[in-house]
Amino acid sequence: MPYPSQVNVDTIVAKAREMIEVEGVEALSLSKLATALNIKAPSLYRYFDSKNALLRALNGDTAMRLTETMRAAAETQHDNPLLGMALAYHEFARANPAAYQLAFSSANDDLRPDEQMLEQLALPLQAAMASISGEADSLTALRGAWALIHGFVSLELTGQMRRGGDLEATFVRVVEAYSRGWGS
Amino acid sequence: MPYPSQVNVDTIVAKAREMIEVEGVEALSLSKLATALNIKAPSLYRYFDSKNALLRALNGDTAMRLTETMRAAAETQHDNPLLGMALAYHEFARANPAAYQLAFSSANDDLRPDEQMLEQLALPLQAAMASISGEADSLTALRGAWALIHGFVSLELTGQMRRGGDLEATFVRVVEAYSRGWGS
DNA sequence: ACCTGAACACCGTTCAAGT
DNA sequence: ACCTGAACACCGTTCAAGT
Repeated sequence: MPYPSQVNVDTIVAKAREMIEVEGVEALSLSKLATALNIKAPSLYRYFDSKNALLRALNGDTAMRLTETMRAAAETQHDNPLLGMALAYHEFARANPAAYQLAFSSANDDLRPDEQMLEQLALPLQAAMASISGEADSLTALRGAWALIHGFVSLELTGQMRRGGDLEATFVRVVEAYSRGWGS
Repeated sequence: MPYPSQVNVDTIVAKAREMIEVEGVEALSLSKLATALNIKAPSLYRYFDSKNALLRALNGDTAMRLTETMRAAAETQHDNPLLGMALAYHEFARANPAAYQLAFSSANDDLRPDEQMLEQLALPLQAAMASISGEADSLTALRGAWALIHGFVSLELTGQMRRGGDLEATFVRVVEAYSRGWGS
């Protein structure tokens, strides 16, 4: 048996995902990733054109998993549909902090999940918002909802909301306030 | 004249600030920064203990400049005080996109502006929120406002809100909706 | 066909040596 | 006192050579 490494695009992405959650995004190097997969760094270039390409795949995976979470949350009934979505989103980000930040808070342009994936992600949230706001302004209401949820999650993950109080409860009240603002 | 380099902590931070806005954060290296200042990379270690220390100083500078902007905005009258604050914040982030993201969206823990600076930054926003919401929930309302504003700005800067419509107008309507939610 | 050793240019960082 | 040349370990990336 010559080279029984048995890696592929999916196992590589899965290992990278695991590593960034354990050691942080900036600690991920191709050498360390390769070593963890029992291969050598240059071998990774058989699967991805560059480190950025690998991170892009990882971010695509993150976007898809978040979308899946949102779809599942849309199934379960909730008095405030937006709040149901928001809580699912929040929970996902807390469970995958490094992956979330890499996908949705990266300053680097060519790391972002592509437009089509973002659209898919927006759909469940859009449905929830439509039931709250008038149809006319639903794009505006959707964008605001996403901004509020992403902003809260982002500040929480970056430790800029540490001090005082139950963050979960704060999050709920804030989302409810936003809902009320659109007349619900 | 032996070494007439004439750099200091402030000129270094100023040049770094300039460079990240022109070339992007991830393109900033100590070698390039040093070259732009007509010195050599190791000389920077007379002023900062590490690259991270330098970036932390840059982020402190960003936080202070944003705080200054917010204080100035608090002076000018506005029917909706929160909206006045939000527009000033938005404008600052658009004018300093790389610096803003580095300071407020960085996944790296030891790059963040310290807690004291964040408190200073929160004060003008807090005053604006207090005039909108009941005193009791003012911390919650403040956090939500910051989350909404930061989230919108963040999604806009990372290009995740590109498609369709006037973003400025969207931003205004979203902030107004949030204000209404707190009963104003 | 798939993997790797060796090499390249570039990093951040340290420190002895220069002025 | 202040700066730098040279060196170190580590990057991402390429490619000829190995199996």
